[in-house]
Amino acid sequence: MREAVGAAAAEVAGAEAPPRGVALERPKNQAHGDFATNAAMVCAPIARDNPRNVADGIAAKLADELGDLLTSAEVAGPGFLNLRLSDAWYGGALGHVLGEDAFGSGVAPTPERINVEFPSANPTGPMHIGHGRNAAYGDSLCRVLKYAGHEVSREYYSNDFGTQVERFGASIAARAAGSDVPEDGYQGEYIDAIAKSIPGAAGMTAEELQHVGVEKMLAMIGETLTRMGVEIDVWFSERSLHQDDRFERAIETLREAGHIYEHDDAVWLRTSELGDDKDRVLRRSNGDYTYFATDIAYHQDKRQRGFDRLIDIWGADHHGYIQRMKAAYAALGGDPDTFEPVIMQLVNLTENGQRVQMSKRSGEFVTVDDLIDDIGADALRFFLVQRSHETTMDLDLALAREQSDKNPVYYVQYAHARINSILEKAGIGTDAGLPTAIPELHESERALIRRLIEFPDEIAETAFRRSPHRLTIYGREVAAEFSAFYRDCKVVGEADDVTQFRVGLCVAARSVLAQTLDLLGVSAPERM
RNA sequence: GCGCACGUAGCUCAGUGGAUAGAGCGCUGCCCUCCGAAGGCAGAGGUCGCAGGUUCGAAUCCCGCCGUGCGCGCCA
Repeated sequence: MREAVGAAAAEVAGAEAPPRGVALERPKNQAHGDFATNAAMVCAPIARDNPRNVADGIAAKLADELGDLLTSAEVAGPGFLNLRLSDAWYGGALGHVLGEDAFGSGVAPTPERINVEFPSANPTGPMHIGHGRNAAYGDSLCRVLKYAGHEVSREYYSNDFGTQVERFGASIAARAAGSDVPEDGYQGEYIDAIAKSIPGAAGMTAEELQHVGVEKMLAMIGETLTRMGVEIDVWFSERSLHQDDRFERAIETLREAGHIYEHDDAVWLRTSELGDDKDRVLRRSNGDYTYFATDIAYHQDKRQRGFDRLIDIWGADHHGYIQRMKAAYAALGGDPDTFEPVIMQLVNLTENGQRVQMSKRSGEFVTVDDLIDDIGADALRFFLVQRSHETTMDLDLALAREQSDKNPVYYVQYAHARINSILEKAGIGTDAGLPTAIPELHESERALIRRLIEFPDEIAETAFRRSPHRLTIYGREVAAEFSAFYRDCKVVGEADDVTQFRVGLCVAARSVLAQTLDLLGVSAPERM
């Protein structure tokens, strides 16, 4: 269909390929046909004719090419071309959905090897809601990228080196000794729990406790991620960079490339020449390297592992870090376009309109585990990925808890379970295929088919824009379209060809819904 | 002060330069002798922050202003 319109547009414009900007879209208003195209308005300047004449030309060519698959093509408004398609075309479209193994997969124009780093919560405490959003987003993005045809590696960067984990170890040591944690330590009750869970903790040094504590903390975070349905492929230790010469080599690379200079006893990276506001310190005058320096070594390591693209998913408070890291990446010899930091905005956790405290230091925070216990992993993931990652969002705990049965996630899952139930009742083989003669269709059937065949475009767009939240909307739309079909069309007990066609439609809808839910990391129950 | 985001229905938020700007929640009123009512139907509710510009056409792109958030360290 799209090709036919493109070809007709190209011909009228006298060009080889369809001009940029030609779009085939689903009109919101049913009076505007099954599909509409702006092709004539785009081509008019090229063809040096007014849009309505151009539209007439395209319409004639389409009628020629599509034959009886096309019912009508009318020119409307400033030059829109409104197209109506026959039931035979709809039958063919549904057959196409059913005929593919993994409908909508492999749509990425150029498959890449992509490393996605998230949520990289510090191993000094449990995951809170911000990490939860990061994980829900990151994992769904990975699933979509993979489905679209990319090769994906999920990587967790553990900050198990430096000041923060030292304070963490000191805090455990203090609790193990029965004294108060230091002023700059971690206050949460979980520190107590960790201290108690380590046999002989009282006799261990802060450094030993730090290592054991980090190990325990990472295991806990891994368990939380598993409960969320997130499986990390690579757990990367910051400390490991310092255990061989990888750190020194990365710095040496920068030095050889001439990006480093010394000033005031410190070592600087000339990031200002690569898009940053000012130069940044790599080694302080006291001899210590900065966190930035280690991060550069980490990204050099990732780069050398042969990925086509690195995606880092960072919290909102890191957006000031983007320019300097891109500059460093370029200084290492990387193409800045293949390094893609994505910023996750904040989640404001509220309860009865009141802001819930999330400070790790004070220990008063709601953990992801608490939330899963409260509202379930499905609802949590759906909620967290429902909003665009670039929007600050509110999550009202009381609402999520008390009204969980009105959560949109149940609406989509319900449609899936209901289709399943209908297919069981129909009792005929779900792989029977469509009847050879397509029965006359109800408008709800056409609407549902139109929605289902959007799926590949939806996947491509979601992957390209790194916006998995689109799929929560798409899933609701499919569910709503199915509900309309369910209202208008009986499946069981109709004439053989009608039932057979509708069973096929149900199978297709179920498979698209199940796939959509899976990409969101949400279960697709057969019964609820 | 500088930089980066964000201002869309009562609330939370979608919206790819296209036709009459949408969804969920909340509100009002209906629908189960009917394959699942966790559902459906109808309704009320909008100066898309303000003011200019770009063009056949702007919530969308550009400039300015107002508001909110975040970041501006030889911290991590």
